[in-house]
Amino acid sequence: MAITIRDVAEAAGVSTATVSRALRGLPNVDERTRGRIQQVAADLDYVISPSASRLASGRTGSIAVVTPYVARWFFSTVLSGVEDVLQEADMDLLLTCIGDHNTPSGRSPVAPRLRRRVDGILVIAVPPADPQLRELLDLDMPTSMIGLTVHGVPSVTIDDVAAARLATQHLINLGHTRIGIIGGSPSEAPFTAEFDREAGFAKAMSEAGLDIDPMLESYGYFTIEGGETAMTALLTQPKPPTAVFALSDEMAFGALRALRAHGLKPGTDVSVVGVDGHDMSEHLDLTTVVQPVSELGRIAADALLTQMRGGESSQEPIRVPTKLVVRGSTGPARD
Amino acid sequence: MAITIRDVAEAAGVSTATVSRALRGLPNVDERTRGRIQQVAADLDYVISPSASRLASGRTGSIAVVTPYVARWFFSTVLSGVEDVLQEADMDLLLTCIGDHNTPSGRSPVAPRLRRRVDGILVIAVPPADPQLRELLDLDMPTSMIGLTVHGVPSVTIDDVAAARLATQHLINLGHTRIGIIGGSPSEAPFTAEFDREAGFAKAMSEAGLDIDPMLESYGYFTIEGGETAMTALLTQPKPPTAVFALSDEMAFGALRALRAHGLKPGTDVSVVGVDGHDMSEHLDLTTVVQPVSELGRIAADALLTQMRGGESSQEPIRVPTKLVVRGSTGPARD
DNA sequence: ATGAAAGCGCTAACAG
DNA sequence: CTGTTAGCGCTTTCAT
Repeated sequence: MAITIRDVAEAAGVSTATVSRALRGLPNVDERTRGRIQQVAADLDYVISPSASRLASGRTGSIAVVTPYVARWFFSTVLSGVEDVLQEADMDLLLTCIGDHNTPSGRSPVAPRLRRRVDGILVIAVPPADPQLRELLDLDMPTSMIGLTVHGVPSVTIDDVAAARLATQHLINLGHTRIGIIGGSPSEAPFTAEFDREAGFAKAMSEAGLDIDPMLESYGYFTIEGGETAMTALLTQPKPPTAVFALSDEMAFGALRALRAHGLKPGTDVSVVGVDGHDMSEHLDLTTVVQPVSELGRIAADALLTQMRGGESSQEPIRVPTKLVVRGSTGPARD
Repeated sequence: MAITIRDVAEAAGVSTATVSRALRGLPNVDERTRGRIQQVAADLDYVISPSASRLASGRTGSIAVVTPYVARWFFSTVLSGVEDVLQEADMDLLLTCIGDHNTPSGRSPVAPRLRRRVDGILVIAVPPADPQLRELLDLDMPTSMIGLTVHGVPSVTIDDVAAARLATQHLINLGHTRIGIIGGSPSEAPFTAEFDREAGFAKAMSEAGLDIDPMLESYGYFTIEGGETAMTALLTQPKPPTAVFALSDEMAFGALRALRAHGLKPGTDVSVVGVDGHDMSEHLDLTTVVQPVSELGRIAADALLTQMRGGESSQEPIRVPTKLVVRGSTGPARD
C-alpha cells in the first residue's frame, strides 16, 4: 500500500493531526516540527490522498468547466486561460462538454453529474435559454461565467453590443449603405454573443439612419462552412450587399472564401468585418473586432477563486475592452 | 447536510450495503428491492459522495489528460474526441497542460500532481524526450498515448513517416526537384510527428534520387507565424524551392501567406503541401495529408478504458490511416 | 504547540 | 439475497 499520513506521523514522532497541519501550512505548528515533518514526508515520498482529504474536509479542490464545445477556437482558447489559472491555484479542472442545445446529443444532463463533485463551476458561453444552465445555477454553488451574463452571477464578457456597433460603424464610415449580416442561427436559444451582436448591428444601422434589408440577413451557424453558405446566399440576391458584418471571425472566413469563389475581391468588391480576433484573422487579412479571449478565461477563473475564498464577487458583469483592427477585408464603398 | 446513503437505507428499510449494491447495479439484489431503493433514492434526491466512494473503493473514476497545449487545433480536437468517450463512460476528465518543454513555463511537474488522483492517463503528443513523460510513465498506471509511441505503452497515431512520404511523393510526382521543408524546430526534444515526418520527407527524397538542400530546410515551430517566417526565409534563398513540404497545416497556412506577400501564387509558382487536415485547409485550398484527429482521441480513450477494465491492451501502436487530399496549393513544376 | 478521538460517507469482506 | 462490521486516510474539534 501507499504511504499514509500515519506512516509519516510515526516516522516523525508526532500525531497525524500535526502532520496534517504542518503539511497544509496551517499556523500553530512549531517551525522546527514542520520542517522535520516536511523532510520525513519527502523522504517517504508521501502523497496525500485526495479522496480522504475531500471526504474529511468536505472540499473537493476541483472546479468544473462547462462548455458547449471544446474543439472550437473561442472555447479552447478560453479554456487555456482557465487552465492556466486553475493549475496555478492547484485546483483540479474537470472538463465537461454539454454540446449544443440546438443539436441535442443524447448526453445526460451535466448538473447532476457535478453535484458533490466540484467546489465551483465555470460556464463558457452557454446560451442563456439553455435549460441546462438553469440546472447548473440551481446547484447553488460558486459560479462564474464567460461570454454570458445572468443576473446576479459573476461573469466576464466583452460588450458584444458595442463590439458589433463598432464593426458596423466601421462599414458605415466607409460609405456602405447596403450592409448585410451573417448571424448565428434562427434559434430559439441564441448565444449571448449572437443576440447582442445582432442588437449592436441593428443599433448602428438605425443610428445611421440605414434600413436593414431582411433579404440581407443570413445565418452561418458560427462555422466556416456556414459563413460560406451564408455569404453565397447573400451574393445571389438580386441586390447583393456591398458590405457584410459577420458575427464571428470563423463565419467571416467562410464569407471571404465565398467572395473569392465568386471572383470578388474582399475589401474592394465587398467588405467583410468579423468579431473575435481569431488567430487566423491576421493571416486572412480580415478586419475584426478583437477580444482578449484567453484573458476572458483567466479573469473568470480568478473571479471564481475569489468568490470561493469568500471574497466579494462583483455582481456586475466584468466588461473587457475590445478593439477594432482594420485590415484589407474592408474598404470604401465604390460609387 | 446532504442526503447520505444511510438516509436512503433507512427510508427504504434496508442496510447501506444493499443500497450501495442496488444503486451500483451489482448482482445479488432482488429486483424489487432494487426498484424500491432506486425510487427512494430518487425521491430523496440522493447523490452519491464521490470522495467517500473513492476513499472506500480505491478507485477515483477519473482520468487525466496530459497535453502540451490546449488551445491549438490538433490538441483541442483530440481532446474533444477524448472528452466524448470519457463522458460516455462516466469518467471524470482532469485536464492538465504541461506546456512546451522547449519553452519552460515554471509550472510544477505534473506527475506528482496526478498520483492518487486518477486511475489512468491519456497523453497527447508530448515529445518523447520530455522528462515529464518519464515521470508520468513511472507513475505506473494505465496509460494510453496519442501522437506518440513509447515501447510497451498503448498508443494511437498515424504513420507519420508514411504521411510525410505521401506528401513529398506528391510533390515529386508533380515534377518538383527543388523541394524545401518547413520543420518544427531545431529542438533536442522533437515531437514524434516532427521527427517522423522529417524522416518520411528524407526517405521520399532519397527514394526519388533527389538531394535535400540544407539551405532549403527551415523551421516554423508549428505555428502560422513560424510557417510564414520560414517560407519567407526559403523564398529569399538564392535558389528558392519550387515546392515546400510543411510538417503541419498551420505552418503551411503561414507559408501560403508568405507566398502571397511575395506576389507568388500557390500551386502555380510554388507548391505547398501540409499534414493534418486542419479545418481551415479546405478553405485555404491547401493540399494536405488528412488524419482523423478527434478519432485519434476517441480511439486512445477507448483503449485506455479497456486497459483499465483489465482488458488486453494492444502493445503495438494502433495506426490510423491517412489520406492525401489534393487541392490548389500544389501543381506541376514548371520545367 | 500538540495529541486524542470522532467522524466524513461509502465499500467490501464475511456472515447468515 | 441481505445485514454486520470494519475500515479507506484524512480533518477537525476539543483537550492538554
